[in-house]
Amino acid sequence: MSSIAIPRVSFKAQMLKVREDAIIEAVNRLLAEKGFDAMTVDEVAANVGIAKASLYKHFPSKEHLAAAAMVRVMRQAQDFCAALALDASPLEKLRAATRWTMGLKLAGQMPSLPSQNSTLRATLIANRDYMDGLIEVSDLLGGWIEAAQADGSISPKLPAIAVLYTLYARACDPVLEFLMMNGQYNNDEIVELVLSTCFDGLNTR
Amino acid sequence: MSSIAIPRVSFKAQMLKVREDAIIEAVNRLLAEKGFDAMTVDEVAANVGIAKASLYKHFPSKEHLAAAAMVRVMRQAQDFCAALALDASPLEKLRAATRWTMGLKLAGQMPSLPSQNSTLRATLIANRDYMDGLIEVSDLLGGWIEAAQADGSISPKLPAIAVLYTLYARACDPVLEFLMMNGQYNNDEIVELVLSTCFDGLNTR
DNA sequence: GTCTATAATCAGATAGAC
DNA sequence: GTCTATCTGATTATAGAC
Repeated sequence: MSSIAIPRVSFKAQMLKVREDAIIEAVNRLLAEKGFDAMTVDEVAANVGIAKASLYKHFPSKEHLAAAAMVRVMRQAQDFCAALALDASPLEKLRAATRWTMGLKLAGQMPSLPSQNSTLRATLIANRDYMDGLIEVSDLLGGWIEAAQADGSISPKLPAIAVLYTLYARACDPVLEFLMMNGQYNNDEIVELVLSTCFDGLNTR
Repeated sequence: MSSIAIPRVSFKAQMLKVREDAIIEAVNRLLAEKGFDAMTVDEVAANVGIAKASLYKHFPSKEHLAAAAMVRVMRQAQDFCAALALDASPLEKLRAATRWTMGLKLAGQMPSLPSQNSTLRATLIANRDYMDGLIEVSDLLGGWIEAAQADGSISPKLPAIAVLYTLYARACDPVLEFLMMNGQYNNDEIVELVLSTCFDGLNTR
């Protein structure tokens, strides 16, 4: 036996991870572009450059492909939230997280899944990584919401759960696409516009 | 020839209309329940109680079925807007229209179509009735928005088009379903809650 | 116009060789 | 694990009798 430290992950395992990352990235892009229903497994395979049968060696179903993409964005969300300045106010953190979410969507990197599809829902709920991430992010945002309501920046009259849902919904807000198609505003302007309508409302202040 | 006035529409034509109304109602319900992709033509036929081939005698494609449902809701929207009190303020009219839209969705009567589907888009755009209705409603709402910005109730800083899109987006707001699934609020409470976050914003006023 | 029966196609998933 | 080739089922759409 050599005294050189044995690598924790074998070369083979690294290759596997690289391949799977490529798959998930393609899935993520296609889900953002066309949505779950319009995305075909053939497309995914073609985009990755491997055979469809090979895809199924990595992921057992189309639903699991989508779930893997969701796990990825959830991890990105966790990382973003964790990196927020500790001294920022709760409201600023909420705004930053929402801004990040909308930026992801405008960049064509936010997967869009049909909320009604029951088998897809089941696959997501059965996915430990996804659910853990979702709960962690929800707890984090929930804490900020309560703090923001306590310090008076977010309206204390609103149920915290309604605020949370409202922020999550910015991830699939069609107003973003509409304004993008409209053409008069760039992505940053669109984000600030929707952020303003979300937090400040349509009424004059 | 009898002196009795000849009916404008024949019995046969009336039967046709009744049948087509039944079809459109079924389509509308299924589109609201499951969305365009998950709705199958077989289901529609089964719900109406006729053979699928008969369906295709009335509407040449699945896309045309969806378009017919959209024409129907657009007409309902026109009727609702036209029936609004003339002396109501522009803001009150906008709020009433938004409330109506969300009520329709919570009642399971708002068809949901994938905005990315290009052939569906093409069918909708080619549909004169739909486009005319859409333009009429948009002009009406657009006028109210400008009036509300002029009288200071809606923020004049926001582009009118962004306000219009924001109101339209309430027709497919996932927050409504989330809060409904959540179970602590009834439909009226949900509508008022989302109406409040939409017009007043999340921030404390 | 309505029906039964069927065509035509597409997409998710798998068999089996290497 | 990757490939080619194929299966299987679902779904849109139509043929043709009545």
